Amino acid sequence: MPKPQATIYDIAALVGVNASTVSRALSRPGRVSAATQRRIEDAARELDYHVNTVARAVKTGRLQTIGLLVPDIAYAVYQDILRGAERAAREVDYVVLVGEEFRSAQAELDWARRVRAAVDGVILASPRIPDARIREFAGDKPTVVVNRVLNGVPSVVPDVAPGVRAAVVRAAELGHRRLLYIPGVGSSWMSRSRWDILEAAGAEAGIEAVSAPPGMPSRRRGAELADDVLASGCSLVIAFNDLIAIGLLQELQDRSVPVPERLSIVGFDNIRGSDFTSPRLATIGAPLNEAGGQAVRMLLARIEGSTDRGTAADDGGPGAPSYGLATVFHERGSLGPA
Amino acid sequence: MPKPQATIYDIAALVGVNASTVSRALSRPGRVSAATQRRIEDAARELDYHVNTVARAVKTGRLQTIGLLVPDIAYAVYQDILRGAERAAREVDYVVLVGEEFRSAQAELDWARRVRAAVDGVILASPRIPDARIREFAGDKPTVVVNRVLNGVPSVVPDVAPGVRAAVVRAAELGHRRLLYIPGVGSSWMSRSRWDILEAAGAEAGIEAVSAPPGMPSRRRGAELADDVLASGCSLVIAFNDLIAIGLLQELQDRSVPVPERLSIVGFDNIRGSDFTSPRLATIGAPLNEAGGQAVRMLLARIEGSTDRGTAADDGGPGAPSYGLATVFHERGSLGPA
DNA sequence: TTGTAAGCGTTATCAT
DNA sequence: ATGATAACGCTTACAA
Repeated sequence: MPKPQATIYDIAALVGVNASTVSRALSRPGRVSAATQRRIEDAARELDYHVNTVARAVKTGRLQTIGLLVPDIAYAVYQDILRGAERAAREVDYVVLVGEEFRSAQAELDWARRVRAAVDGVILASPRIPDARIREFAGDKPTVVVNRVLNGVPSVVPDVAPGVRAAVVRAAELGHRRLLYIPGVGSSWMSRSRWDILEAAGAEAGIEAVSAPPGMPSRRRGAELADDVLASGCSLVIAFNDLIAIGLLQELQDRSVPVPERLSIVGFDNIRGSDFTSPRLATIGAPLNEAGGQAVRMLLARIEGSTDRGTAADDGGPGAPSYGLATVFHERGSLGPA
Repeated sequence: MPKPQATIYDIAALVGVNASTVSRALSRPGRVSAATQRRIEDAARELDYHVNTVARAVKTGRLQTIGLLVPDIAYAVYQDILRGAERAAREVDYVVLVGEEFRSAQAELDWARRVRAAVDGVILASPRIPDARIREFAGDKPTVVVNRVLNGVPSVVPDVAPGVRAAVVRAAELGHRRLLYIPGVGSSWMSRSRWDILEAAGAEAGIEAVSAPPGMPSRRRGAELADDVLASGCSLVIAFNDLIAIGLLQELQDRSVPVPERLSIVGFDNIRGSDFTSPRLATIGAPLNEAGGQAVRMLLARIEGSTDRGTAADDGGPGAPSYGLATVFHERGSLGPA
């Protein structure tokens, strides 16, 4: 039986002032005499008063809440983003509404719309929602995208190049001359982006890069590709993500194909568990909790901006800010001499 | 520049009825004539109307939001709980506020208090908050605890026995006669609980169980215990969680101590990545997303109950409902003959 | 069936 | 410095 919370009227009655005075004293201290301020604070403590953020939000339009949509909380990348976002939010007394694992782009959009009225802004991490819908949504509610670039909407994306370049250079040193890329799903912006950078970095370092056909980014797929990989004549495989890489690595191990002696394997994302394998999986990852925090800060700026109308620094146009995060190559046992 | 959302007044104006009629039509259809119902729905669609849940909540006291506190979203157990909870919540049009990775019990309690006014109820998953504080909080706000039993507060806990018994029986079949348990932190209710069951199941199956001293449940700790484990004269180690088990397994591997030939290892929790190791880690886990969903359903019942005052089925007393979830033993390569 | 009006707890704009 | 009062958008008796 939850007991009713105390309101500013209860305090007002106890202290003998008007409710509006209580509100002033409690929201932005300094607008009220030191004496009443003290008495009000004492009364608040005595009654165990806590501001009703919902009632406040009706008036102010601010619930101090942000929405965060992630495709899959079981994948380390999104755990990091959530962690970074939640931490950054808590620092400024915001809380985070999480939506996870949606069946379709439509389900994602439904969720975003469902929470729209209950949040001050939304962070969309690698959503499947089409560009146009996101832009539309961003027009209604401050929005930041993560892991995806989208003209007109501010975004936080990893800068894939540094990590890839480091990995490729190291591979060249180890004598690799031909590498095979295993992509993710064909429509993935991120998969394409990784391939482009990989090819370019390979050319620079004197490594020829070839690509397998696109497909699901799962362990199962990695395992299924084992034959093709061995027949490819490549000494190095770089997979779109760690799951594929781990699936391949385990399959080879089950067949007693030595890694990295016969084949070197490198993944992407540095997921938790990528170093549970033996040999431990070499991988290219970005500090994604940094990304989560950065996304929150960009969103907050937008939220502030949307009040001082006209003062906002950016208009969400094509030049919308984008924050790049350098990826890092984690050299581990699954990469060895060619 | 977010544009203002349409309100029921906009619809009312467009259709030419009173706002209250719109409210009736949109909240619980049937209280209004079929004709106006249609016109109102059309207008709503045209104006892209979405109910302002915040404004509604001021009146009804229901935000259709629940709070979920987890210690660590990087750990698979809590991912499962979050997933199950979010899914169950979404089914009934609720959304989930997540708090994660708190520095201290105090920080956890602060978070719970912070969200109190913005949620209809709270799920606390293995919180560090002391019993008394949880009970206090549960008096103010519908609350369900997960992974912990606490007189007076409804809870969802895994039933450790079935999984442990299955593992121990199998171990006995494989010839093991002495097993070493590596506990978690001394104050952990869950660690103690696992040990108690383990000891009992061992006695039944003719396996003597001994325990190492308590400590951090980390990979590092597992690695550090390698010497003690090898010197213990046990042929089987059961660790409080998978991280410890994986740390130990990897350390042994680095030393070329064969697993499971020289030593069998079993973990707890069946975390994602527990089968990335080689050999794959045998482990005892519970269907925790089931737990998340169940917690939501119990919470919802409580939330409903707290309105029909006096009608509530349970009083939160010592007999508060508790839902047990059977654990399962996942037999994998790290368990072999003694 | 529909309209009127009060009120949810807060903040903000007036006066005083 | 403080009080009275009008919103905020919605729900809900109560009237009509």
